Parts: sequence; C-alpha cells; structure tokens
Amino acid sequence: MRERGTGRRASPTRAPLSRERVVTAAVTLADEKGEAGVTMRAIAARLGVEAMSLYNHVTGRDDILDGMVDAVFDEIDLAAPTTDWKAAMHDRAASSRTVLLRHPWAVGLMDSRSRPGPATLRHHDAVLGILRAGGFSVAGAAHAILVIDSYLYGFVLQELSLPFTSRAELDEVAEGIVRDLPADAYPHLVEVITEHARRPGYDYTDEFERGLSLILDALRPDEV
Amino acid sequence: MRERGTGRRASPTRAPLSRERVVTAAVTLADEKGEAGVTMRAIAARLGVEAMSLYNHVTGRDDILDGMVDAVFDEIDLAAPTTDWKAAMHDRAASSRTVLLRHPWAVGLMDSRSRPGPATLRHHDAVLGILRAGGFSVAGAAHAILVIDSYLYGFVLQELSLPFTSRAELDEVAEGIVRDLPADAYPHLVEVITEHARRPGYDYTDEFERGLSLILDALRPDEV
DNA sequence: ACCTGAACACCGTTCAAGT
DNA sequence: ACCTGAACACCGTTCAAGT
Repeated sequence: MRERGTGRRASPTRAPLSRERVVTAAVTLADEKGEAGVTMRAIAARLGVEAMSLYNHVTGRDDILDGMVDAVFDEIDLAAPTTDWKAAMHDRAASSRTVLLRHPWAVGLMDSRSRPGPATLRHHDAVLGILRAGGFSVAGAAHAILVIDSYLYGFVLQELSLPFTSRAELDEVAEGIVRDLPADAYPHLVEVITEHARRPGYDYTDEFERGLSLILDALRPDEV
Repeated sequence: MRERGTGRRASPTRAPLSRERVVTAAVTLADEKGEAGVTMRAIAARLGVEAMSLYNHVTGRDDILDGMVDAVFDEIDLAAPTTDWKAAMHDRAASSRTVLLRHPWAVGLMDSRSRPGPATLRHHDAVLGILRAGGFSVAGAAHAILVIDSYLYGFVLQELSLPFTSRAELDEVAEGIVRDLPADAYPHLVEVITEHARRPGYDYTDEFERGLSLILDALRPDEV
C-alpha cells in the first residue's frame, strides 16, 4: 500500500512515454506512410504500447497533429536578428521550403490547426523581429510576412501536387498527358508541356528562387 | 428474359444516379460538415441509396475527391481572352479566392489530387491563353501563373486557418492570445496583435488585393 | 444494369478494470 | 500514475446475391 515505491524503477530498455515521444513517433510515421498512416493504433505500435495508453499523454489525435505542426516549425532555421532583412527572409523561406518538402503532410495540415505551439510562436516572433529591426512598421511587417508566407505555402502546395519526383517521371507523365489530351481542346496546355516543362534543366528550385526574389524586391520598409 | 424492357422506366420521383450527382452531393456535404463529413455512407444517404451503390458510378472515394476539385475549378470565373492580361489575372485571382473561401475544404484537397478533370484543364488552358495573348512567352506565362497561384493558394490557406470569422471573434481570440502569452517571450507577436490585427478596419480582402497588386506589377511579359 | 445485405479489416475514443 | 481489454459507433471496400 506504499504510495511511492522507492526501489522500483521502469525497465531501462523501455523509456517512459511522453507527449514529445508520441509526437516524434507520429512525425516519423507520417513521413513514411503519409498523413493517413498516422493512426492512434499505429503510433502506439511503434512505441510498443496499446493505442489507449496514448490518451495519458495527449488529449487525442488532434493534439498530436498540433504537436506535429509545431515540430515542423522547430526544424526551420532562423537567422539571427539582423538589419539585412532581405537576406534573412530569403534564407528563412528557402529553409521552410526544404522542411516542408521533407514532411509532405505538413502544408496540408496547416489550415486545420488553430492552436499554435511554442516553436510556432517563437518562429513568428523572430521573423517579426527581423523585419522590425530592418525598418518595417508593425503593419508593414505583418503585410510582408503574409505575402511571403502566402507565396511559400502556395508554391510548396503546388510542388507537392505534381505527380512526379524525378526527371524521368516528369518526361513519362508529360508524354502521357500530351498523348491523352485532345490537342485542339487545350492548345496552350499542350504547348507549355511540350515546349517548357519537358525542356532540360527545368528546375523547381530555380522557379522558387525567381518568384521569391520578385516578391522580396517589391517589398520595402517604407511601403506602408 | 428480355434484355431491354421497353415499357419500364425509373420512377420520375427518383432521378437515376450518376457520377455527377454523386460528386454534387459530396460537395454539398463537404460545405456543410467539412471534408471529414464526406463519407461514402453519408453521400449515399443524401441520395436515398446505400453506400455500395455509389461504386456503380465512381471507382471509389478518391474518384469523388477528384470530381469535387474539378467542380470547384468549374465555379471560377474566367475572363474572355483579352490583351489586358493584368486585369484578367486580377479578376481570376479574386474569383478564385471567393470560390475557395466558399468551399473551405478545396485548398487542402489540392495537394493530394493528381488527376485533373476537364474543368481544371480548361481553366489552366484559358489562363495560359490570356497571358500568351498578352505577350508572354511560353516560359514567361508558366512562371507568371506559378507565382500568382502560389500567392493565391497560400493566402487562402492562411486565411482559412484563422480561428475566427467575424470581427467580434477576432477581438475575443486576440485578447485570449495576448492574455495567455508571456509578453516578454514573444514581444513582437504581442505588439502585432494589439497594435495591428485588432485595429478597426483590418480587412483580409484589402490585404489580398495589396499583395496581389504587388505581384502583378512586378510581372512583365518581357521578363523572361 | 443497377442496387444491396452481409462481411472484412479497419478507425478514434470511452470506461472500467487492472497494477 | 500509468497501462489495457473490451466495447461502441463509426470508416472504405468487396462480393455474392437479388431484381
């Protein structure tokens, strides 16, 4: 009837569960099998435990999804505060794209999560700080972030929806589309696929950089 | 043993099922209950039929989701071909945003669909045509569309993730965030919420227009 | 040709019971 | 305090059977 057994310890081979371990397992699972693979039973199995045990550390599946989004924000590199806001915004966007492509489920999860975690708050606070230090007003900084993040998330969303990941696949898919498509019904689509997307050297990283530069060059601290 | 009964007709009170009717029912259901509400059983119930009957008209749930995305593209207004590409791109983006806000599940569905339907193909072909007529090269038009659509989808994605839909809710949420937040940990976030987001007249349509103009003014036919 | 009952292999979550 | 067996109310999909 002792409340606390002093001599008894958890077996060292099995680390105790925690919210963090549950979220980490969920992220790994999502990377491997997609968001649909993130089930309570699958997460539990990966941790050597039953599904119901997870409810001792998270409130439910939604809580896990919130934690996963926050874990993604934690992976994004943030430049140290600096007055070179343009370089900092460029590097942050490039790092964000890399992280979002590494976790393809993340961008689709964003629009359903409304409880930002500590890493998310830290991220946004740091970005605001960089722009404020660079001379942006409060409203100007908010506007700049909204424009940059819109471009970033939308670009990755489109990049992820492409039905290919390699050059060879692109060629194959492009050929299939052009073959199936009534050329006279969609003349401009056929043109862009044959003349543009299939040309050697077409590269989404270049496209991302060009669009990002276009936006960053149009933003100025005194704009608002 | 007649193959075709000539005199027998379906009761006029119950229209025959079709892929289109299934997709339409799914769109209505998603608008009302969110994407998670789009189950085979719920769609069937709405059509006065059992879930298994749907498989006679669609190949499965994925086929329905593809159809839903195509139905959304069909709702977007497309300007007639014109040389005023900038006005046409503005109006298309504004119409797209309206449609995507009307169907909040659509933007999140985009990144998982890889089989574009006829309305989607028609839409992209028309947009390409407007830019080509406006003097853009094939590569320039593809680039312009990628930048504009990235901004559009990313903006709507962020707009939809906001945990409020009215002015009063915004005030309430903002107050809650500021109250819960350790002010010294996130000074810039507290600043932007109190000084910017809560100020009267803050309007997402204005923000959208400003960012869109910034991008459209930076795009030029001879840029590529 | 189209619809369906029953079944299969899953879900998230609750709850009382164990230790 | 933490874990779990059984159960509940769901999923998408298959298949053989009906008409």
